[in-house]
Amino acid sequence: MCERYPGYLFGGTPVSSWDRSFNSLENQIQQQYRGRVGGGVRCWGSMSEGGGISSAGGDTAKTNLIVNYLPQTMTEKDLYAMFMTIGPIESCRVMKDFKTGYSYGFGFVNFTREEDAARAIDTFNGYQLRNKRLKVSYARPSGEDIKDTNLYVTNLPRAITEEQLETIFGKYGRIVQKHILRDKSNGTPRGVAFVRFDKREEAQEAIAALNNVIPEGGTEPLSVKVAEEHGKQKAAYYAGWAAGFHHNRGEAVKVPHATPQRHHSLDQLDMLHRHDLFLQQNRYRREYHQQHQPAYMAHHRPF
DNA sequence: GTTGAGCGTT
Repeated sequence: MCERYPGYLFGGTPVSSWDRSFNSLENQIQQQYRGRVGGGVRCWGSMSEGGGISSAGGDTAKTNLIVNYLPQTMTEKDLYAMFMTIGPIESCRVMKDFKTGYSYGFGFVNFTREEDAARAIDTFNGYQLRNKRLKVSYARPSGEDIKDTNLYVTNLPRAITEEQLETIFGKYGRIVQKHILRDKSNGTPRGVAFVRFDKREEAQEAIAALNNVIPEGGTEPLSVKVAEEHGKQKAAYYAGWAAGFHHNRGEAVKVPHATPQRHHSLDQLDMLHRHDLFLQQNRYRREYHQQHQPAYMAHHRPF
């Protein structure tokens, strides 16, 4: 099945300033690439359930990219449309929850040619899309050694910086990603961070060396452990919420008066989908208002 | 004691 590029993106009609902002991602893509895209007919290739967009099999060494910090609404088609402007793509995938379709916010783009992959990094790494800055880098070869590499760290010094995190943890391996949790209202570090290593071994070494140890410049011993895989729980939570379940720390807890169900009818699945969209929209509205509200309203939460 | 944005699929 083949499709021409332009045309599928966005049919929505903006009705408010928020909607216009919401649609800016799509407009950004369209405007940026109008005239450069669609010069030739491109094939989407097969689009199987959960299988992403692919046209052929292939080897992935310097062609496969991982794209992080995707906007929540960005689909495989959007990703494909954006990156195909660089060159032909072998396959394209956005990681998402199987049931709800909730995007985990990252994906893979495997180019046909190495030089296009390199150019895509140059072009799109750091690219601003609404409230997100894309991170585009070579995908590491997958395997067991990249599992359990994300660490959850607490009791960090309150004035912790990314540089300090790098200093403390960087000795034990290559840090792929780090994230300092901050107070929502004033941006102060909460003494909590996630540190993702390249390899499981490195993460284990960091735990062994730093757990219950007072770091340089700190006063209390750190807690360092492998982070929970929160994402899948969250996606499952949304699915379960609509089905009458609430989850508590990964455990499904039955809500009184809700009827437990083993199977969902088509209508119910549709409702799950709608509910997910609803949650997504609320997230965007919240983000939008956080970004646009005047300073004097910083304490006010419209949603 | 306190667990977040999403870096691991086909």
